Amino acid sequence: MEIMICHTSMQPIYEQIVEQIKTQVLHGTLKGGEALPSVRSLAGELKISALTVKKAYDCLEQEGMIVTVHGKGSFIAEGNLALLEETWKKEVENALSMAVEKGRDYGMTDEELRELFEIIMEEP
Amino acid sequence: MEIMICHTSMQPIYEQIVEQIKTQVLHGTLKGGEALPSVRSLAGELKISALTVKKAYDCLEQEGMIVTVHGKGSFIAEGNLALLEETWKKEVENALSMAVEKGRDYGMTDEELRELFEIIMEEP
Amino acid sequence: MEIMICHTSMQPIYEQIVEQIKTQVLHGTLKGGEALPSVRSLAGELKISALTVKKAYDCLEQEGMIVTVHGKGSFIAEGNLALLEETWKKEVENALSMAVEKGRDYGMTDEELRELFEIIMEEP
Amino acid sequence: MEIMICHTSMQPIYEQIVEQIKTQVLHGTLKGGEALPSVRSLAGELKISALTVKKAYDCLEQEGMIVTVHGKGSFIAEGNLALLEETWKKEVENALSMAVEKGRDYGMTDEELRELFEIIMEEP
DNA sequence: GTGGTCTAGACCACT
DNA sequence: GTGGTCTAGACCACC
Repeated sequence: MEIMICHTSMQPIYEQIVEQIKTQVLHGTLKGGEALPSVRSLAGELKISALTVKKAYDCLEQEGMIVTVHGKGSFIAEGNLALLEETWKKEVENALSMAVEKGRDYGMTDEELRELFEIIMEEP
Repeated sequence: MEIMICHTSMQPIYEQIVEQIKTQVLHGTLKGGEALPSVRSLAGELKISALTVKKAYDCLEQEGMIVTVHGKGSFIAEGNLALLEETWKKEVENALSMAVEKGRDYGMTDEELRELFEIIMEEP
Repeated sequence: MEIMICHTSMQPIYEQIVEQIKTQVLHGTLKGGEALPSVRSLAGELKISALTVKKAYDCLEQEGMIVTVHGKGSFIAEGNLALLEETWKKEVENALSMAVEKGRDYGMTDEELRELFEIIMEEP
Repeated sequence: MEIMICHTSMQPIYEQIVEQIKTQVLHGTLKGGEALPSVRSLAGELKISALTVKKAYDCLEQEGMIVTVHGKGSFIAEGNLALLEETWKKEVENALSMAVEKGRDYGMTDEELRELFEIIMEEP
């Protein structure tokens, strides 16, 4: 499994791990039933504390994304893909919504906001 | 001056104050040269520590938004409106950009993103 | 008497007044026995608090630069010119000394310091 | 790390800390990437409040001198040495410039100023 | 009255 | 363990 973490990011490391695993499940890189690396091996690989990895796995388990079996390891949960899509979509919607609100707060007209949006869509 | 703070927000109180004052300057509610409430009086009004208000004022001064004169008080700086607008616009652009990136990361097509954007624009 | 004050300077207003009066005595613009404007008239002229002017006059009196006669006003003290020169010279020496120390702290060689000094001497 | 503070100085304690850390970086005593003592440990060592140390670290971070990582500590930033040297040099120049101006204000001739400068250079 | 600094605690999140 | 934030006091200098 490929995880990239950034120590200088404002985002906590454990959240970076959570997001990347979620993204990989969404993309199908990780599939239901598949085993995740052990807490200690991933911690060793990323050169971070095992507690940090543990916290990430705990978050994922709490959300029902993974299942941890004592003494065997952690595995991607089966069949939650629809749910995951839903929450992810909600997140995108929220992010977009807050950006629009910020723009309106600043005084931008709908015209200007749409223009800016199109520029961003066509750019990268 | 009207400031509303939320003690349960994840955003630090001092940042909430900073943002709201910036917004009011941008909206023209606060104009150049105008006096801000004293650290102590605003703290009393909001029922928070004076140090928290001071930290907010320190941030604003550091950004050149306000000028503080020892023994007299703090005042909105003159003529930085254009600069403020620029930085604010950049913030909106960034927020929008990150939302779009998040959507693409999730696998949304440009079509779907545009659709979602339009729904948000017409909603509130 | 001509006094110019700067409200945005880091230097307290009362000190600005003290320094300018000292300078004028040194330059001979103000002579021994000459009357200073009353606290309230100078305060009115400069549009500052009378307490601030009072504090400046108090400092000057404490240093023996002026003499205040109750009910009559404040006057430049006689014959202190030599003393004033001495203290002023000391101040210049201190300022120069601290600048040199700062330069050495930074790691400048005597060579470099002398060079910089000459550039400054020939500049303005 | 060696920090000496003076409680009776007019200079705020947090500024004393800022200056001394800057000086040590400039001298190479502290190198890029090196860890600073934790806020609490330095506070304990110097017998001052942790908030005072934190304010010093905040100033340094704001200037880009150090990088603070949540939950890990503060570290000397890499590669800003050239920038630091430049600003430091400017400070020396300013200090020297103001000393010269003060001397001229007092009426010293260039001759006298040069003489005084040489005495100071050869003294300590 | 004002801001500038400092203290000695506290709670939280991150590692 | 670490830093980030906040509190409720205090003293000082300046206006």
